[in-house]
Amino acid sequence: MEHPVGDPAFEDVTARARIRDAAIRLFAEHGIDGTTVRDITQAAGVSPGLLRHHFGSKEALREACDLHVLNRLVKIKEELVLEGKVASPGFLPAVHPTILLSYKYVTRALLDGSPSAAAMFDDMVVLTEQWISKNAPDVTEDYRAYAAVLVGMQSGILAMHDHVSRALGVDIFTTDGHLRMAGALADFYSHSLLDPEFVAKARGAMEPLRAPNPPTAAGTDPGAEGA
Amino acid sequence: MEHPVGDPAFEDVTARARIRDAAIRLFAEHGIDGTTVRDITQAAGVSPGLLRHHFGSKEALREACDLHVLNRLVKIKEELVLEGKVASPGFLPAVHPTILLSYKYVTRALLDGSPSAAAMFDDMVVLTEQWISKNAPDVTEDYRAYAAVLVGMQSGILAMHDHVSRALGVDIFTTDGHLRMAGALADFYSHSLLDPEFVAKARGAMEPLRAPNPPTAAGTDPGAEGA
DNA sequence: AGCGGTACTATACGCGTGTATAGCCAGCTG
DNA sequence: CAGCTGGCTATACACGCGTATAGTACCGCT
Repeated sequence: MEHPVGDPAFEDVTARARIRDAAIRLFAEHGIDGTTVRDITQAAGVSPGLLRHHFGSKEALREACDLHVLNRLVKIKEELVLEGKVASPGFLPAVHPTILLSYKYVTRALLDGSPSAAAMFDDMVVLTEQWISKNAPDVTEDYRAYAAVLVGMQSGILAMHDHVSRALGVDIFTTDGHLRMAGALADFYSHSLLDPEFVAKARGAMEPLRAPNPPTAAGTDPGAEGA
Repeated sequence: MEHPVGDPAFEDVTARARIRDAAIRLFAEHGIDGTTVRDITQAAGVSPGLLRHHFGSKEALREACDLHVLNRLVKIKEELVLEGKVASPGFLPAVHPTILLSYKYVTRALLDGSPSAAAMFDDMVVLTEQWISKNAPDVTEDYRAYAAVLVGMQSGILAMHDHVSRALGVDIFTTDGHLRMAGALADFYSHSLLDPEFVAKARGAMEPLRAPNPPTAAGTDPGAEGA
């Protein structure tokens, strides 16, 4: 393309970059379907036609945003890992506050079915699986499920940001809110919540229900609603 | 007009109930905005005008669906609690498979901003907070955040069902898939994943980055004494 | 100066959406 | 039977959407 992507100072003034950044912000906030091209172009201060001129379509713009955010994320993470500045990923936003928007965007992208975000999710599952088998091999016998659950919860709690923020009284996509959430998350990771014996007992009791035929439509639809 | 096949007892239910049930299924699958009234009425085998006749508007239909699902959920839970059939909520779908659709619906409702679902979320946070302070008072110093995180993760992992299911190779909204996920979840709840000392150290290192005003909820700011 | 191309705007088209309206038909009631 | 009520359909309206197209201003090049 005509635009040198490597020069951030130049790109930031470009209308193309303004459209992309506005789209990232609006997509992160309201999702793909909840954002119109007119919303984006108005936020960027340009006409709707220019979006098509630069990106071709809304879907192509979305892919461009996906790539931009994902690249920014890996760049920041690489940079911080190299500098050894951060001890735990949960506290990362304290060092790099701008990453919160990227988190929000990726979370929405996961919900909106973005292939790029899904690929990132899969990568994180694999990485987590490897980490568990190496660093905490005794926590489970099902590494795959454990890793999937772990990554799913990590991203899922961000998907529930509205409700978690309401319960906390502070937006978890601000530095303060995110830190408070990360603190509870750290407690969660470092302390056992349930008694292993109790869990094992419950699991054993429920096991016979798995293999045999589950109850059919016998208990279906208790509310026939004749009103 | 031809009826969609595969739906048992299709004729037995009133058109109003068919519309509601079709809406619940489609809302759970594609969300509110991803479902058109024509989709619903076609799935219910009626004309679009009938939806308006019975429910007034799409929004009113959504509220009716919210109430119906939520009532069904509390009814099932009460029933099972009374019968003492279930040891852990995670294994509940093994006993009552039809609850999985309700789970899926409520999860989507949370993402779509349903007030009823949000109220349910808040209730669960309060209940969880009370449970923690009574049954596991030592896992954290910030009960509120811990409870919010717990409920947020529980619902959030369901919000990420597409990705978790893909990682597991099985749909977590089937009985088998849900049981596998619940198993990993049980492991997660009953074993400590991180070393508490390491977490405390990381928390202390990050503490100076926090903004001047610490949260003022239950108890003192966790890790405030860290260096 | 003249030319070509690119950034950008104004405007419109086609479509799908939620919603509104008019009318049909069965069943009950007098 | 006549008349009315309510479940139900067919059709249309107004609007917002993504997208397409025609046209304009500006900049570098020869």
